[in-house]
Amino acid sequence: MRRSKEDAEQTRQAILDAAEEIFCSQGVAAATLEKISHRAGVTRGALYWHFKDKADLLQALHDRSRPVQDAMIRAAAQDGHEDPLGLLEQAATDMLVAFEQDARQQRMFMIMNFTSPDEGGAAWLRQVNAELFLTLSSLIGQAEQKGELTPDFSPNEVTVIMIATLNGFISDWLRSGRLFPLADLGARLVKRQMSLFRREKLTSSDDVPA
Amino acid sequence: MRRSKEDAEQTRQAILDAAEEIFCSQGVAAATLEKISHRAGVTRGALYWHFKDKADLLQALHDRSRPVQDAMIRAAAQDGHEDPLGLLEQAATDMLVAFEQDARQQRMFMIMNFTSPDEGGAAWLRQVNAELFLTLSSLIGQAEQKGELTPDFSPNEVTVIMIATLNGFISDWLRSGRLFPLADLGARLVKRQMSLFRREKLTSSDDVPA
DNA sequence: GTTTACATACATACGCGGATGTTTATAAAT
DNA sequence: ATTTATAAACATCCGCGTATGTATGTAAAC
Repeated sequence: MRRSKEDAEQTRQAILDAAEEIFCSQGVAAATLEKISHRAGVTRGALYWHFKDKADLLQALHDRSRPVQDAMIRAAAQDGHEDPLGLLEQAATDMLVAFEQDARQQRMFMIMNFTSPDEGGAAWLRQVNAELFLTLSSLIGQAEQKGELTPDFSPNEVTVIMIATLNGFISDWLRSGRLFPLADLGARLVKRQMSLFRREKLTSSDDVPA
Repeated sequence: MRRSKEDAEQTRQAILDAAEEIFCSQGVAAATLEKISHRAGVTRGALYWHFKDKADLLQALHDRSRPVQDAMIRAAAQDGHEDPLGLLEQAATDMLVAFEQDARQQRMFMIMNFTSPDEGGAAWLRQVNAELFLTLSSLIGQAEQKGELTPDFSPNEVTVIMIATLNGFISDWLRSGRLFPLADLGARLVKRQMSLFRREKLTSSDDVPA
């Protein structure tokens, strides 16, 4: 019973959806192509028609989620902003809010974060983190050039801290079964933490010549 | 060729060492008992003599690393300290220093952190994190009762933030291939971050006008 | 009529667990 | 002190299930 092209695309998406759920709940290694295709309401034949093998499936899953990730990264990449650290703070909290409401993003994070490096998961996360590092680094570099950065940390160190904190926050939130308000607590933390990175304005007897 | 009891214990440890390395480099799921036993210089027969199956091996691996974890946790559990937050800061930096120098701890963290939940990895991490949460929570609770805690965060929130930050820091450090100084940067971050949790002593004006 | 979009059937490989064989430490008996 | 029995500490081998990949069938879409 051959389907139309739209139907074919629909089954393809169904397979991707099923893979997302199975990969997330069972883990990539334990996930069987039979389980995935059965969950999608098709047979392994259909899966092998659309995808070469399990790795290709994971790749496709990754490609499908890339636009969202890219959008979030670009949202923080606006150049020449007059308040880079403020923009960074805003972007981070926005990201947390969006993440908390998007089950698909959460599943992708779990899949890529909990999958072992040899299965391509780490490579993906590395790439995303590298792009994120570059954009954040750019923003923070702008802040430094404007003299807004504390001397306590170098720009690269601030970038590392930001990424590690956000990653750890999200990881723990997912691992804990979402039992604390990610965006709320995260936003408050980011706000306070950002103050650690800002050069102190002027506390009574501080001589800071420009 | 029957070995003496010391020899037997030695091969048992050799198997555990091999499992630690293989699990860490290949991932738990991709790790074959044949690979592990071959790495240990024995056959699968020996492995099955000492351990019931792969899950049992992982359990034994976990048990072997427990004393270290417990020691670190207890190090932060001294009750009735006159400066709970200071103790917490000290314990956290000490933990980072020790972790940075202990390859075995690093491997165990990677194994348990990157292994999928269904294979027992997450359960282990959950338990350790739960104990850690309780001890930290106790410390921070003491700080609150002494009125040393900021009103910005609840004690539980502070605990969550501390654990998430440390976890994220360690995870990113391992994932990045150790390309930033974990203990050094971590200690400086913890020191500054801890100031966010302390109730401000008395700064003339405490609110920041835009 | 040809290609598409699958389903079905089968061939292959691999890892696991267990059965069994073998050697030797160790204790008990002599 | 020597012998004997038992069980520890492995090695070797094999059967089984299971996942994977491929080859083929087939009905509908183009």
